[in-house]
Amino acid sequence: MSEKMSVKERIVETTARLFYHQGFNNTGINQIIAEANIAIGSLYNHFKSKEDLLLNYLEQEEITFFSNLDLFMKDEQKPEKKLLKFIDYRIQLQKQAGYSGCHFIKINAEIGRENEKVATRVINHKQKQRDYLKNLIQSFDSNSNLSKENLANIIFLMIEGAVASSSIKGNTQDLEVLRKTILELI
Amino acid sequence: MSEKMSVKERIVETTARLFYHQGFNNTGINQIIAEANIAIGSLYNHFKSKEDLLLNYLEQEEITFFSNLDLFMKDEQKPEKKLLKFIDYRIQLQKQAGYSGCHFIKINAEIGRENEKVATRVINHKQKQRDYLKNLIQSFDSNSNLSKENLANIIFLMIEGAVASSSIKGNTQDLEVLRKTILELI
DNA sequence: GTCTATAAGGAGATAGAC
DNA sequence: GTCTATCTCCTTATAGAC
Repeated sequence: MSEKMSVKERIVETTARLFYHQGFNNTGINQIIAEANIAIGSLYNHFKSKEDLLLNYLEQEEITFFSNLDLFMKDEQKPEKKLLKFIDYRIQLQKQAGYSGCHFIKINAEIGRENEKVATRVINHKQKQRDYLKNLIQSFDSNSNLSKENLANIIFLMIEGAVASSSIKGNTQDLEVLRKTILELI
Repeated sequence: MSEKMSVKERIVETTARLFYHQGFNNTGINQIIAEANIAIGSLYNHFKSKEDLLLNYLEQEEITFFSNLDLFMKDEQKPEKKLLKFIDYRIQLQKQAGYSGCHFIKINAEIGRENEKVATRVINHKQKQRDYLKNLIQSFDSNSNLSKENLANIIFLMIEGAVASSSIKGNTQDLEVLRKTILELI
């Protein structure tokens, strides 16, 4: 971690890394301050609780996911290729992340829907992905009898399943199979 | 919990309930012994560690999942109806579980692939579900250009995504949409 | 704003009585 | 086999010096 990062930036970076790769419940405040190389008083100066750290983490991941997606997609115009490129994006993310799955599914699996703020952020993130796919698929020529909305939902679910499988198996095999066959389904 | 259950049965029942609904890392030994109404010495007489409890939990869930599936399917012969019934099974499980998702995906999300024994049990469970679907789809008349194996994998991934979505949204909406449209895809 | 020291309670696990 | 008492370490969070 760069020495030039501010205390707050080091907290945010370390928290994100540990919550994602090691789990929220399995990551202690003490480990965060040790790896961020800061004092515990500084952490509680910037964030009022561990839950506050979690909510900030989810907000940042939400922003990062879609801004990086826009960058990844920016030079592609053809709808068919954009759909493949969306899958490429999730393949790339999994490879970079050491096949650790989806940030939001992991948090949902760990803490369920009991915390309303967390549950809302997870639902909203997944709905945004669905809407992104729906918009993309609207401009398709499709042979399917299914509605575009129905198709978008089905495709979204396949990708979600393939990302979950990526975390289980430690590879992107299912995402790649999906990429090869998805255009035949729609 | 029945007073007639043995100490070991009460440990197993309580552990399964808490690990599933509350999470592995979020469930302490002290809570298990309190809710099972046993002494901590008794727990460590039957299981040598918390990891041992976890491995036993996954083994039991594996057995329960497929034996209950066989019971659920036993009177249905037509492949098309069996496929729908497989989805019905997962809908029923989610409704009974208060939409808490898949036991194995949750554990993978919580502790990753670092523990080899746990990782193997998760992989094997998911592979068994895939094989079950593959066998079922082999006997289909399909209009699709995709291979039966490819179709089985795609369908498996859709169901997995819909179960994950069930846990996020607290309903079975995606599983039900999937049930309605799946026969048109194959 | 960042730091150290510490509170108050919970974690997993063991020893040894009965 | 089941129990109580206890060990050691770690958890989140706060107080108050600089």
